[in-house]
Amino acid sequence: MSTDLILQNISRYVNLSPDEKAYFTSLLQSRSLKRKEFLLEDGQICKYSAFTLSGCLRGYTVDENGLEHVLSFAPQGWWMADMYSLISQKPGTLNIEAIEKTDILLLSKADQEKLYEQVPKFERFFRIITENSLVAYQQRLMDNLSLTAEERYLNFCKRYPTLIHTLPKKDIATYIGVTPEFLSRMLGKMLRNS
Amino acid sequence: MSTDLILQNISRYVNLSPDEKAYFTSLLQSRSLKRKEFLLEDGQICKYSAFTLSGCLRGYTVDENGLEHVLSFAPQGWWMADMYSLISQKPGTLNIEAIEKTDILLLSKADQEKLYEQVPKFERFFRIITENSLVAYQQRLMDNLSLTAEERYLNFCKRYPTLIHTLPKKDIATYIGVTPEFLSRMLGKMLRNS
DNA sequence: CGTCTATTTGAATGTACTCAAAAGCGGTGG
DNA sequence: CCACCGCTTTTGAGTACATTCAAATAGACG
Repeated sequence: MSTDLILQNISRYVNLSPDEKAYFTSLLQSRSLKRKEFLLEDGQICKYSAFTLSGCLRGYTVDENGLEHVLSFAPQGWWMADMYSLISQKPGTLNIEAIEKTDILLLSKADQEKLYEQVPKFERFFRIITENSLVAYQQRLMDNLSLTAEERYLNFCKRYPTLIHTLPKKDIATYIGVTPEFLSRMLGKMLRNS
Repeated sequence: MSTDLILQNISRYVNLSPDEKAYFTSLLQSRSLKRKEFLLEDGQICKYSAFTLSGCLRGYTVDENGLEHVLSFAPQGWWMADMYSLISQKPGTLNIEAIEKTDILLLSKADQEKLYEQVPKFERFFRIITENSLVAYQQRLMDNLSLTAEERYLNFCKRYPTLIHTLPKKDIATYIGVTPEFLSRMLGKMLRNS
């Protein structure tokens, strides 16, 4: 199991001893998802935090009209979970699906809590990445309220330059909050005007 | 200084010893804001987490067209900060203003970090409320993408029943993501159809 | 190569916005 | 305590941005 990437990810915020690294990695399970395979579906209880080693996950909800809305992507080096369900241990509404063949590491909720008790540095690490995530969602919410669809698209390109070419456009559309049809028209117009 | 409310707030998630309580409260400053007085303005660096004892704070941004967008309210028992600025210690974009006469307690960033070192329970506490806050913003983002303005308004009423009668309608409007004019029309129509 | 999914294009529609002005309400000062 | 002033709310008319539904085209995976 390749744990270099996840240990490097954690070392951005806390320094672990060799023992702590060994203990942490002993808690991880690795898993491979095929293209279009689900890690979690609407109605299930989320029992794991996932970390992407390669490939890309997509977390989305389906509204009452059957429309999908992408909450988040998790490319290499990102974490993913249905936070609502993970915290409350109640059935969630998120679907987590692999966009392409994706390798992940899983940390169970139970182990995550054990980790908090036994190595408080992990509580710090998850506090910090949760804070960063909160700031990102706050910014995204304000952007959705104040920017045009075109500005939100350009924002997305700046923030995730590598993802633009990988992701289906329909997923970018429902991430930035427009329909795939509208994004298609918009990109056509942007090309013509440049 | 009345610290009962904040200690009670913290005790929802962690149990503090009398010494820990005393140490924590020794770090707090109290402050009173008059109606329309600012705690923080666009461009400033956020140096405190605020906890509302009475009254209500409003955190909002102003977009390039001069329109306000409410990010959050902090009525009694809620925390407020410009998380982006507080974490990065860079100038933020949030304005925090008292809607009415408001009493708050302030915890400086420096003291908050000291607290994490000296009483790890506080790191747990802030991890947990940050997680809860993250879930709420994720839900709000999905609601903005999938619900109608009317559904978002009814959601708001359900979630903050006490605030409905206190808050100016224009602030509710820019919280749920519509203009004050549109909310006014919408409420008129809802009354007529009931 | 065939099938399934994603993307594009068209036409009609709707939701919410903009700008302008009037009416209502509440806080503040006299 | 009342009256005024400023801010909030309402109302009107015109508009724009984005959606819906339908169908054709293109593209990718097995």
